[in-house]
Amino acid sequence: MSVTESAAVGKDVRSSRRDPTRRERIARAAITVVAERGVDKVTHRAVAAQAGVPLGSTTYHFSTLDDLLAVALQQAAQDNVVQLRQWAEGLPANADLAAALTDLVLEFLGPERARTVVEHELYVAALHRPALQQASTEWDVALMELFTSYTDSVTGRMLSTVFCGLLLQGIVRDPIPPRDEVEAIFRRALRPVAEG
Amino acid sequence: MSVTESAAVGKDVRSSRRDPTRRERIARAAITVVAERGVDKVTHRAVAAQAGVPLGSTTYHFSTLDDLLAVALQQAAQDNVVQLRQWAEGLPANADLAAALTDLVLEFLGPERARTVVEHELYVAALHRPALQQASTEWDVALMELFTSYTDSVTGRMLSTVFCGLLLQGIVRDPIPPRDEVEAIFRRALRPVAEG
DNA sequence: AGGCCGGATGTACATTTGTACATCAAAACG
DNA sequence: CGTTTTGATGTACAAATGTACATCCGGCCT
Repeated sequence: MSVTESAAVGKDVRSSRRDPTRRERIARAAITVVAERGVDKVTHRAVAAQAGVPLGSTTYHFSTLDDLLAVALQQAAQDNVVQLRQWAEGLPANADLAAALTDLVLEFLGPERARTVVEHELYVAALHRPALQQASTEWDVALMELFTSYTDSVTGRMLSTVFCGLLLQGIVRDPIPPRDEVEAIFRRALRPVAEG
Repeated sequence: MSVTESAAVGKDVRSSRRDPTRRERIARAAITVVAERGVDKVTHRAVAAQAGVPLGSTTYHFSTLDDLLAVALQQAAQDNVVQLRQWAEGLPANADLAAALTDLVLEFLGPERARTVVEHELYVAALHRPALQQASTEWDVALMELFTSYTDSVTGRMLSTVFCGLLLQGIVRDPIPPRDEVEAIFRRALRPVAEG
């Protein structure tokens, strides 16, 4: 993923006078900076370096730094929702829900850790930036609707809460929690009504 | 021997030479700044203004700004843990756990919102500051142990996760979730084994 | 071809920030 | 009462940052 690293790319990208991907590339670079260094390290210069574009380009495509951050984080949140839905589509209807959710949590804490970090930076950034509240809420709603579609309203809500909690608790832990522990929590939360 | 308490010195000598509360007051001011404006707005000048001390005082009592932030957030986390334990002590042993947990969540989202905001700022700040990892982990452990003491290991872990998730999801929502919704989630998570 | 047009860029600048440090003043000590 | 000691403060300064804007350059119209 980190092919387009900092420093000037040797390629002649600037040849394309009108580059419609320019704006998006800058936004993605901002997301990378957030993932690697945190929201408070997002500066015009850091983003420009990450994107391999001149400083003026960041101020040209985004009126202010807050705009840039807002657009970037909103895009990241939407990407996360899309990824979430794709996961849901690939899930067999009769799958073991607890096991599947465990897989998802471990994926978010492992291979997709960067994404998860950004999502949580977004969450907290939204605490003091009303413009970001909607974006972080969308994530919650998406989770809730997704899990509800496999169970019921209350259970879906509860699962989305457990999911959020596991990500928050797991993202700072090192190493990440073992699979058994995560799965046990889901199984306990989904404890079936005993038969008989 | 603090003998020389000569006449006029019974008054407030805060501006006086030795003020052992100075350092702590600065740290508390930093916590206030975090709560009101976010981690990225913590500057020497902002903290000094909040604490009502001169700029030089912040650089004198803390070698670096990261130190100041770390000390402040660690103290905030410890305070939170203390508050949590106090809540536990005041809880009757035969209390309705779901209802009690709901009360606690609503207290953290309402009257104690500032504290909760700081706790989450700490969480995310720790993602890129190893020095803070322990402080945020302590909160998790405290939660887990506390809830475990009322149930069992797995259930306690699960409850702490639900609790974290509810705080995270609720802290950005406006208005905060209704009591029924929170309680329903706890009751669903604690669903009893049906008696047959 | 030649002159315009507007997107893109490099640079300059005021502001903010972290931090060092010379200086001060009150207590400790003789 | 003078000297020292040491916590505390005000100030200065270099670095970083957000942003404005003059300038450039490749396409486009005539």
